[in-house]
Amino acid sequence: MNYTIQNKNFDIRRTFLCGQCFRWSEDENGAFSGIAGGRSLTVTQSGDEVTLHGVSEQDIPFWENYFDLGTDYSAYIETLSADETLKKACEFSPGIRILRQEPFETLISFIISQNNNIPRISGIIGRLCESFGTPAGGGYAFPTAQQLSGIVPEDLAPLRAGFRARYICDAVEKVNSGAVDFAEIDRLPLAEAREQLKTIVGVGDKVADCVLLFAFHKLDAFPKDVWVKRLMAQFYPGGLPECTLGIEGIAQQYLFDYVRNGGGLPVTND
DNA sequence: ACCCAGGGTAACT
DNA sequence: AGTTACCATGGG
Repeated sequence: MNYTIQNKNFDIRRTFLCGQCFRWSEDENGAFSGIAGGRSLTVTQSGDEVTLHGVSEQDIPFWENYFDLGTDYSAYIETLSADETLKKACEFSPGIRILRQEPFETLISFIISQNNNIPRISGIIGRLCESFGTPAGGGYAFPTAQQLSGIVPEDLAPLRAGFRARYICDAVEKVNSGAVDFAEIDRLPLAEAREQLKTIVGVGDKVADCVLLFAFHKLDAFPKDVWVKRLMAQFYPGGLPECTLGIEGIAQQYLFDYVRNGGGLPVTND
């Protein structure tokens, strides 16, 4: 069946292309196809109406959770608009949503993302899925930690992940052994959850915060990549404004898309 | 050939 | 605590 959602704060293009996920691709008509949670899906949008194509009745709750449809983003925008720069960022992309992605997929994806560019990140992840994932809807699901158990860096050579291969292996090992426990991370406050993720070789503050925001939906996580560091220096040299307190991650995503894709940051030659 | 890419680590000061 | 070379790979 097709399932249509009406929501003025749901822009599939901005949500999929704002750098939080790597497995959704756009065709020439603007339809997005991807696989999450082992489920294949095509999504289209016309105005405020988003349609999920070919979903089964029992999978609808999964997608409603994935797209965070239980959250009112207009309330976030109203709060953040107390700051002028954030107001502009929210006006640029009022339809961005923070997806609720799977922890293991998000962890591995952002390990791969370090010192890397988005097209190549997507390529490495795609080859990882084709090599180790379960077939799903014409593509391949992201492999589980169990499916990857026992791998060594040489097994990942076809991915061309470079120095990140051994980081992936360490993450797989720690997830499978329980040294990194997603259920516990979900319960822990930000700082403690971050420290547990950072026990994985190749996971630092930035990768950990991406996982905590994009998988565990910890909205006080504030991943600082090169773009965010740049915009912080430009707009907030004294720190984030008070209106972001507790929802720093939401603010981060509006700002990131604004400076990356909306030209919100003046051109510099530093 | 040189630069950069949603960084992290180890080895310095 | 703050700085720096290095890490593999691919695309501009």
